[in-house]
Amino acid sequence: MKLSTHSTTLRRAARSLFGWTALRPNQLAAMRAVMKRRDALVVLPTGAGKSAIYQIPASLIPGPTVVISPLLALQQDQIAALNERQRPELRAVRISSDETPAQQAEAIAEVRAGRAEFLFITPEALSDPDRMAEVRSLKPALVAVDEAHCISAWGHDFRPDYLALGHLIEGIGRPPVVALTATASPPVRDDIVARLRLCDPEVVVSGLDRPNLFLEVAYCPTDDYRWRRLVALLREDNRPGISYVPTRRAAEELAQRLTDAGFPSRYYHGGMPTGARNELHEAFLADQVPIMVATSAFGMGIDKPNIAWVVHMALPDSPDSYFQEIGRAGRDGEPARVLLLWRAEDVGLQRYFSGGLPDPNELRDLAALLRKQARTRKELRELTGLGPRKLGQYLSLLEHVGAAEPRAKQHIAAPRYAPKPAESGRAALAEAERQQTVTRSRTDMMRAFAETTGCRGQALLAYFGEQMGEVCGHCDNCHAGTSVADDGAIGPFPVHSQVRHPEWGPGLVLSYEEDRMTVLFDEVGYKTLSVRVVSEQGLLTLD
DNA sequence: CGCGCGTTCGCTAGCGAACGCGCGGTGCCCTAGT
Repeated sequence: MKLSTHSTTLRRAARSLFGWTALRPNQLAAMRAVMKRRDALVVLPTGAGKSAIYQIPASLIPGPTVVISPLLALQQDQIAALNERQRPELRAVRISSDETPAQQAEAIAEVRAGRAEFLFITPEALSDPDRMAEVRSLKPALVAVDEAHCISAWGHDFRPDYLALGHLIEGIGRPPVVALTATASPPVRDDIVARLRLCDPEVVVSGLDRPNLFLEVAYCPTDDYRWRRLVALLREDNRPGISYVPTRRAAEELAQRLTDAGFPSRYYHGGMPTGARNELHEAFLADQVPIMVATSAFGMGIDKPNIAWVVHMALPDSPDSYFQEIGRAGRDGEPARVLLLWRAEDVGLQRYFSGGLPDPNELRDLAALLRKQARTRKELRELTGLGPRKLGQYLSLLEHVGAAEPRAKQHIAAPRYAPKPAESGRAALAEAERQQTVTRSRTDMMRAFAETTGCRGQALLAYFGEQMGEVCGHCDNCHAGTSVADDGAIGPFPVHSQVRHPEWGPGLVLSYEEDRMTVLFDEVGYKTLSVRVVSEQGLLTLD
């Protein structure tokens, strides 16, 4: 009875606040979980009304909602969209480095007085203890973590505060948490649940297939061939699109070359001033930039319905990134083209980006330092001579193996029963190796996707743990007739069964393709095995 | 890891091969000096 009450209330609020006459079943399921104060993990494509999943319940639940969101520009757009509705129960403010201390104090005051419902903040801003105490004093009733896949994608080295989010949320009183993202493979979902310390979350995952995207891959022996394929596509399709390149320089050069060839283009990458980036972003959304040549910096928050094509001028680092990037095409439902132009050489760059391994001696010395007394990051940088990036990576590794923990006032120290420094160093190095192996296995899967002669739609969805009964019918291999349906029954173990390998430990069967099977192992990531060898040698057992 | 550029080597003298080295993505935050 309580459930149906919530459903009615939610539908009524959706109508009154957003003018919607109906809610989709998975939207409603997630919202009801939020209303019941249950944690939730929501994986839905952008444009599927994902934000409403926390916004509508938030407007009904007494107490403010803290929204943790990774990019300031993205926050700006979300806040503007909420405030445009001119409804007090949807009013949003934020605290960030873009606001003066006075503005930040005003934002807090507005939430405290009940004049604002949503407080937007980044993990970095929340990790400041004074600010955390202030947010805690607002007694938030709900926390929404937007773009939650960033925890996995960025947490391990790039933005370490993402890893501490579970701890930060506890610091503001641990209200119920709803995590939202457009893409999350099974290990990424596990990572989000573990890092945010979600309790028995309601997991809502929608179908990932995008039938209006035509998936196409071309192996390019030379860079010149890549260029000719891109130009060929542009001649056929003059609607707007994005071309992804692996480096900043490539973005600038390709945009110039395209413009010279009569295809007016702009470039976008992380090395540009913020102002220029924002202007380009807006211009692209306003149909003033027909072709955007960009690094992976261009993407989050781009909700433009009429992107008609996405071309990758190199192999992305993982199917996770690839799916995120192609997912920006065809949001209006019109047919859109997705073309991957790759060379075997592209893998080298991704290996470089997957990073070098830490120095075991530096790890050991840092672990020893932490056992002596609590220090701030700044002190640790000065004492060890490590750069901020490297120090951040080392600290998160040591924390993972129980050799470091956050203390009061931004200090870090070893826990009381921490292992000996040499042992901590070894364990942290092993963890770094594991992370690198898993990261590289994702690149291997990206390459396997590029090289497959089977159905690409099926291959991509299998990676995300979704099984498609039939071939997708909207990829190059389906059109060429080389796709073979993966009915999940041809192999010795059913798809999604838990198996064990003597060396690699436990794993999850994801898919079969001809004589090969793909298994996701906890310790070594994605592996492709020969079904014949598995059967003959009894390599896998049901777990 | 692998590219691309610049320098040097080597040999019948101006040019090709070989070597070496730098470069390469994603964003918060705060603070000091104009």
